[in-house]
Order: sequence, then C-alpha cells, then structure tokens
Amino acid sequence: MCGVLRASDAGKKAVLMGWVNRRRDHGHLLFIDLRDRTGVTQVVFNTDRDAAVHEKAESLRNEYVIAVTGTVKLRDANTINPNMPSGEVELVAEELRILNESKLPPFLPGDTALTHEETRLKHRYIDLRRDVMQFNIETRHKVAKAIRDYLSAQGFFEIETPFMTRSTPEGARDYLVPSRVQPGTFYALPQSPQMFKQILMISGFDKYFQIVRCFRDEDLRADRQPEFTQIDLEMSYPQPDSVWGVVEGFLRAAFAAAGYEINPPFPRMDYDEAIRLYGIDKPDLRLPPFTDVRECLAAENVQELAINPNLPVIAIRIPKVGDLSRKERDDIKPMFHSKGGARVFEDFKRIANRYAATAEAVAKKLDAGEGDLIVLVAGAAQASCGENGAAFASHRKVTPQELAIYTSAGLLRLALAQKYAERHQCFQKGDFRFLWVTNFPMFEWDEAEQQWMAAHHPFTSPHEQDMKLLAEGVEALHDPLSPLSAVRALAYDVVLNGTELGSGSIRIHRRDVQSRIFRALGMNEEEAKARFGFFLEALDYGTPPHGGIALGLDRMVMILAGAESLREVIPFPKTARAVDLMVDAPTPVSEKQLKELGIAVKKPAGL
RNA sequence: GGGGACGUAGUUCAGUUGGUUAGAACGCUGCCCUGUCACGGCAGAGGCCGCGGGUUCGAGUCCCGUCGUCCCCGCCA
Repeated sequence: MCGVLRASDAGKKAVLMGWVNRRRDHGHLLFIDLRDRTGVTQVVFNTDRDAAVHEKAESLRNEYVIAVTGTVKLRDANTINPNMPSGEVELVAEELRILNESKLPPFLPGDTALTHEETRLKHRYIDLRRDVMQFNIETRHKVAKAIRDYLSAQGFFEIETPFMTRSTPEGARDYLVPSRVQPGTFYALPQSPQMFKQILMISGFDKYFQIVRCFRDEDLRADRQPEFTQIDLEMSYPQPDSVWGVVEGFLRAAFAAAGYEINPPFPRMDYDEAIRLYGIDKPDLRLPPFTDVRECLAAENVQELAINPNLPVIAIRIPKVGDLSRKERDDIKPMFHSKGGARVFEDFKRIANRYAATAEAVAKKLDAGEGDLIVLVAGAAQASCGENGAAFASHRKVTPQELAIYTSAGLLRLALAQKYAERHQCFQKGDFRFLWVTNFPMFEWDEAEQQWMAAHHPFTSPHEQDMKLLAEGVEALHDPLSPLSAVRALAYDVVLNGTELGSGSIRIHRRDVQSRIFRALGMNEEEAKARFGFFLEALDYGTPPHGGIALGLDRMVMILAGAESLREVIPFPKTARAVDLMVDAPTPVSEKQLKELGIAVKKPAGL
C-alpha cells in the first residue's frame, strides 16, 4: 500500500509493491517514487547501507514492477515533502525484488502533459494507471455501491434482465446479435430493460432496481456512448412523489460517497415553465433565468427594431461578464441560431445609446448588476406567424412561435454561459443544482412525418385529467391542432446543472389505456400486437399501478469527477466512430462464422 | 448524413512568404553526482512531417483526395 504510510508508521518494517513512478539518481543515493492505486511513497537506496541492493536499484526504470522491503523512516525536517500525503516518511530499502520489467511506455502515468486521447485509448492500461483515472474509477465504484446499499436497505431487489432479447424497433437503433440455432433471426441488445422491469412489477417484485448496461446504436457525443450504464428502478403503487423520494435518497447517498453533501428535496418545475424561463427542458439553475421585458419596450421601439409585439422579448442575463469589446459583442451574433422567426439583439450598448429610457427599464427589471451581459431575443415583426398559432395557443401554454424564441434564446444562454464561464464564476466544482422537471407533453408533433409521436415512450401514463383530451384526440393523429397537443404525461426528468441525469414516468397499467395510446400513435391493434404482444398480454393479468425511472450512472460520475467526457469515467470506452481502439473492435469475422449464422455480408466497394 | 478543429521525434509542441542539414522541452541511452521529490550536470541516439496524388526548379508549408482523433448539428421513443 504505497500511499498509506504516515509519520505514525515510523520505525515499522514494511513491504511495498508497485510501479516505479519516477527515479531520481544521485549516484550513491537513489530515490524511487513507488506507486500503486493508493498513492506514492519515496523509497531510498543508499550505498552506505547496502551497496548490493543499491546496485540492483540502479537498473530500475519507469513502470518496472518491484517489491521493496525496508524500514519506514521519519524524514529529516528539511527533507519533508509537504506536497505528498506520505511526504513525512520514506522507506529505507533493505531488499529489492524486481517482479517485472517494462518496455518504455508511449507515455508515463506521471507525465504532467496529457497525451493525445488516441494514444491513451490504445494503451488504456497505462492511461488507467494515472491518478486521475484511478480516482474516477474509484468514484464510480463508490457511487454504485452507495446506490446498491441504499436501495437494498429500502427493500429493493436487484434483479437481472436479459441482454439477448427481442428487437422492438422504435426510437434508437438496436444492436443485433445473430442466432446460430435459428439462422436468419436476431436477438437485440436492450436499449433499456423497460418492458422487463414493468413485467417484474406484474410478477410481484414490487421494488426492483438494477445497475445495468444499455445499448443504443446511435452516433456518439462527449456525453453519449453506445453502451452505457443506467440505474434503473421500478416500483408498484407509486405516486411520482414516491419515486422522487427514492431517487433523492440514493442521490444523497451517492454524492455523500463521493464526498459531497446535497440537500433534497429538489425543486420542481413544470415543463412549460422550464421552457418559458430557460428555453430548454433541462435548465441549468446556476445562472439566472430569462426575463420577459416586452413591457419595457415602448411602441416606437417595437416598431423601429422590427420586433413582433405579440411575442415575448427575452432578456438573457449573464452575470459579471464585464465590459465586452466591440469584437466580442460582434462575436455573439454568430453564436445565435434562430429556430424560426427569432431575432437577436446582441449589442445592448447600442440599444442603450438609442433608447436610454428603455434600456434603463430593462436593466431595472432584470435587476442587472455592474458588468452583467444582457442580450435580447425577440420575434421578428415580419415572421410568418404559423396559421396554426392561435389554435395551438388554446391547447398549450407555449405556442410554437413563442417556443422558437424561447429555445433560440435558451441555446444562446448556454453558449454564452460556457464562453464566459471564467468570468461569471457560476460553474464552481461542487455546486450541484438539482431540479425535477415534470408534466411533460405526452406527444410531440413530428414535422417530417406530419403526425404526433410519443415524447417519452409509449408506456408512459397520461394525466388522469387529460384522459378526455386523449379520447378526443385519438383519431386526430395527423392533425397538428389535435387535442393530443395538450395531453400531459405523468413523466419527470431529474436534471443536474443542465444535464438530464434521468428520466421516468408513471406507466400505463390498464390495457384499454395502453391500446388507446398505441392508436393515438398510429399503431393499430395488429401492429401493436406484432411488436409488443407479449407485453400487452401480460397487462391483461392483473397489472398493478407502477412507475419508475432510469438515471445515467456514467453522467453522474462524470459530473462528480468534474470530467468533460464520459470516456474519462468509463474504463474502456469507444471513440466517436464507436471503435474500441485497444482491442480494435469491431472487426470482420471469418467466412466460417458467417456461414454458421447464415449471414452473407455485402462487401463495401473497394474491399 | 452535414459543419468545424486537429494530425511534425516515444510524448507535448514550434516550424516565418514555398527555399540549404526540420527544432525545443520532457522522455530515452551512457557517464558524473549522498537528500532529491517535475533533482541537477555533460554527452548521445531518436523523424515516411498520417497516407496517396498534384502544382512547382524546389512542398512539413499550397491544392485535391483519403485515413484517423476530437467537438457540434441531425440522430438518441
């Protein structure tokens, strides 16, 4: 245990085993920093004490694996190293065994500059020796263990569900596994154990959880891997509150395990409110929300700036950015991506010069301090007001035109917050702002398909009060004005600092409601049976009300570790092209294997 | 599928307007050094400038293609 020796161990005999982290050769005096996962301790080899051992130590090189027997010695006051936890002591070597030599690694775990990620991934076993990676993986273990312990104590059973299961094409693409026994047929790796955990509720395991791998064959991002780990749970007879309580409980335990105290319950916010205040369904609460400053603008302002008077005028405020140069102000405009009819007024100074009174009113309403950055986003006066606008408004609180402004402003808010993070200082490590976002819409309008789609998944229960709207809307799948637009789902997301940590819902437990939802999604009874027959059948046999949630473990650990990418908290991750650079997967397989599976591969041109 | 950034020594990087023999630091090898801890000193080795083609008297540098890594959009019920 190279990192655990302290002053209190002085005088003891010790055997340390580990890697040579660094070597400092002073001729007759040789220092080796010996490293294992607990840390580093200095070992001293001295010709005065034992010339033979010292000579053997001369041959040591970086990353050799050695065992050293010696005596723990308190260092002289002037040789104490306050920068390392074991810096008050050192091991005086009496015996050295070289357990294994090492080739010169492409990079050293103790290097200060970080090597290009491609090299790190190819030699991941060396990269994982770095103390940051050791810490991240340890954090991951502690978090997972805390969650297991907490949920077990709450009466949850951890139950495994199959990895080789049935493809139910909808949503993400499946990873497929060909069957040899039945050529031409395929298993699918689960995108989530959704239907299995619901069936476990039907089976009477009324509190289930699983820390489980999920698979989605979609393009990767810094926060998206093709295989990832979810904390999946489901319980019978819950209200949303009871699920939230469980999640808040295990998150408190998990964060405590990583050394952070958080204080549930978390605040809650309607989906519509999140859109209106933050322009996004996963608000980052560390920065101020929008303010609608339409009322601060005089009629002539609206006229001259070509602003649509019937739509909100959003003021984005980023605190303490300080004065921006002309160029910095000009740089804001390209960061703005209009989602349709939204315009940005990035130069508040110019507005202040032209309309002093208006600017003052806006600043006052925002309660803006000295140096706060203010950017306005409004609807363009001549923007084509969707002819459906008025009708939409009757169903939903936020119209599509308003949504365009809110989401455009929301994206700009995040981009500005990121860009000026060092100035506003609102992104401090250890500042965790959780939020429950609730009452999502049940359906989303798909412009391409010209129909309503499930916003969450088709097993999500609608609000009891909205069942009537559902009944009315069920035959109006292709009508953008359908009452379906106003149906709210008993769905909820847990959000942390602008990241969606998890998503869940109260499920449908009644077969008739489930059928109606499938019908509302344009699936007739036969189609529904073909895809989910086993599940629909199960619903017929006394299904208790149930609900649950799934949280991304990787994302949680990433935030706890202060990492920028999931790859920093996954031991063996994949690159943007879904390749494992260390084992070099995926690969072609032999003709023999393919033949057994009854698979013929169309070779890409050029091979 | 689309947009952007990058690719030079084992590693991190520099390389001017296209111009002689492509540099630095760390690491590596050898020698020296008894209190360093990112030890120090001296000497040395180490390069298909990602790959292929083109322009040019001349290409690390310009152009086209290609491969790889990263970031973003689409996508992720």
